[in-house]
Amino acid sequence: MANEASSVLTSAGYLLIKAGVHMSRRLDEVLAAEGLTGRELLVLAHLSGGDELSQQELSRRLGLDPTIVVGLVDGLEERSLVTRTRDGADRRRYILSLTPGGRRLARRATSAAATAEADQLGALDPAQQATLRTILHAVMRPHLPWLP
Amino acid sequence: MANEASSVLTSAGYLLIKAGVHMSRRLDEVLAAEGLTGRELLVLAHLSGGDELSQQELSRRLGLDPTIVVGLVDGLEERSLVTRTRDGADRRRYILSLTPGGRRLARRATSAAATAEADQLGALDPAQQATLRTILHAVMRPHLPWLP
DNA sequence: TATTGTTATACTCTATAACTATA
DNA sequence: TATAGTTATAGAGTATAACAATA
Repeated sequence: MANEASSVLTSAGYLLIKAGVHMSRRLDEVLAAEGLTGRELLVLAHLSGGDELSQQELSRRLGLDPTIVVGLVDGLEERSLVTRTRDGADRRRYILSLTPGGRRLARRATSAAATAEADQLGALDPAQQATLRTILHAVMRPHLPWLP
Repeated sequence: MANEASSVLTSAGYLLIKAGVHMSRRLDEVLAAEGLTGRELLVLAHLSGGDELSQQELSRRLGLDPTIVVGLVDGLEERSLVTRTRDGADRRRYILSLTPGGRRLARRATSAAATAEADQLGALDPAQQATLRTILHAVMRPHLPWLP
């Protein structure tokens, strides 16, 4: 099986990588109109879930080095979208929260992201889109333990 | 719809991006044992298809800047996996070809890549894997015009 | 001693501009 | 004048190491 090297180009794995890159680019384009990057929207999305997250926990969820999260949160804090509050129980930690403005922007940007997604998946009928989501959820669930 | 920002985290778009990154990392890990990167395997895969490709055409197919393809082909040529031949009809172009050794390595690496893919998609039954491939093909077909 | 957040720094990856040779 | 390939270089993005504050 898979003896001809060109089979790589029609494999699910390759198509998955390519589709991911395309979706990522499209998402960043659409979010640029809101003044956000895809990564920044992910921070807002994680904070809107209700859990009290520290930067360490956030870096684990995002799969990013903690040193990168510093600058990421810096940028959001400067724009008054996110706040850092010292954790009383462990004063080394910050607890990250959304400001009301951050919550508003998160809603707008989420809507824009949904548009980009629908745009990108436009070739699929609704049933196929649901199937794709279900399958990807099954694939990624083990690697994203905080998923519902 | 999509009013709660945390819905981003369970959207098909986000899962697609994450799954793509995971697959890409896993692929590079597995291919490292063959002394190849994922990108290098893609070059070999495109050249094994039979079309006579120039570096420009290759850069379009890979979605990479032509200046990056220079170094990519350099590395494969140094290892005698690929050859550059001047196109007689247009002496500005190189025609890229696989050497026998390049073809052999492409087969081995393709097999390794298939293993990585099966590994990553292990949570899916065969029917779901086929469905995923079909759906991704439909999504990406317009952006990858050289696909069969 | 270990952990959270931080800074500085070095490294990798990428794109831009400018060049050559051919058309 | 435009295109294929090349080089040099600057910019962005990343990880590594070392630090202060706290546990």
